[in-house]
Amino acid sequence: MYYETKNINQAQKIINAAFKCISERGYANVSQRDIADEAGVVLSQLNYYYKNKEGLFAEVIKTLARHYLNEIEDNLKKGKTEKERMFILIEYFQEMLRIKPELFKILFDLTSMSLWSESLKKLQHDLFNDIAGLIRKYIIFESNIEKSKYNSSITLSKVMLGTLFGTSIQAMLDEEKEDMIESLSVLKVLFR
Amino acid sequence: MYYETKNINQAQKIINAAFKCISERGYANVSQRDIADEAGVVLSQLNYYYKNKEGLFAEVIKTLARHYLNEIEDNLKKGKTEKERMFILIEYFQEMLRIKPELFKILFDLTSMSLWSESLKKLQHDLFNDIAGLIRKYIIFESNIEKSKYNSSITLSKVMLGTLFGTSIQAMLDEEKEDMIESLSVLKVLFR
DNA sequence: TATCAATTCGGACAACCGTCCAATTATATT
DNA sequence: AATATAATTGGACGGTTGTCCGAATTGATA
Repeated sequence: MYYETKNINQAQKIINAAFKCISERGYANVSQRDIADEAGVVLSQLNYYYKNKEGLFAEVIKTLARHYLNEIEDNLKKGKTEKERMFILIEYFQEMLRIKPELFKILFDLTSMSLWSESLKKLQHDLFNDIAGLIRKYIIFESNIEKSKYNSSITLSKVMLGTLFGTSIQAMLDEEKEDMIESLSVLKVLFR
Repeated sequence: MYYETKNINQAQKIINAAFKCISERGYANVSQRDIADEAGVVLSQLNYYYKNKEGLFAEVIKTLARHYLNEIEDNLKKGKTEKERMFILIEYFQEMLRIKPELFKILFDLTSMSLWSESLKKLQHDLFNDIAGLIRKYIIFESNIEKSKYNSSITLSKVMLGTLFGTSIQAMLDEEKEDMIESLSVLKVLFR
């Protein structure tokens, strides 16, 4: 129905505005008033749709997770072999770091924000788990890495995600991040 | 002189209190009043010694960097071979995650805080660079990893740090973090 | 002891924050 | 057309924030 899509749009406008504000200035430096202004909406609308600030931020995390999990999986599906899919994932991170660095900013920011709230922590934990799950599903590790009790495919998936994430952070801290981005290519030989 | 050491103590008390507050609740949830109370000091003392909030946080980062760079290097010096030193570093991270998880909380927190301030970003970037420098100095990568333009020893050092960092974050998000901590042992075979 | 700078103190200030609510308006249902 | 529900508005509220400043205290110097 019309009024429903209109409401969804209104609610979505708020999420989008929140996303923009947070990725530009960080969750700690953004007020609900900032988000309302950015969305072209009155302040009380935020509490109407999302109850309170934490509820709003939780929804931002959920939206972000949904969007990029789909995007990553869509990309992975294009690869024919495990090796090909690993390359796709690495290059996806590299491309994102180049053309959408604000995505990583908000990802890091929301992650550290989540450390201080049990409910948000669970959301963020699920996000990491789901991405690691994709890695495990589409990029199976065999070959050169010896098996032991420490490196099941699920463990390796998480460590690979950790490498991508931790290296990306360093890239974001770097004024000249291009070198750091390129160095992500090392993963291609590390996890093989 | 006496009054000087007293002042240093006063200033140091503030830093320590800031460290404690931030590692317990996150920089975004801590006010200067909280820190002053924790330090047993009057509010205006913070601005007297550190000018403003950012100045105080900058000093926290510097202190943290100094302390743990020394601690890490002291540990690395104990190892006799490159392989031994790599094990030491990995086990240092594992031990810290177990007995001092608040250290990682504040490390992640200050890192994401630094994304939104140019001056803090530089401090944090230096910290990462220095740790990577230690890795490069004490743990030289040769052996199984093929050389190319992408994996100089400095690049590998940063990626290894990224792996430690990114995997540690996932451990902090996990309610049962022990498995994640153990999986850091994979690094022993990954970077070899 | 008198002087002076460094430190400590208490409080003020204006600005901002998240939350809440009564009212108005829009939309759908009967 | 009348009614009920949902959405939107504007503003108020108590509380907290970072910053600043004048006065009091301390300790060293001469």
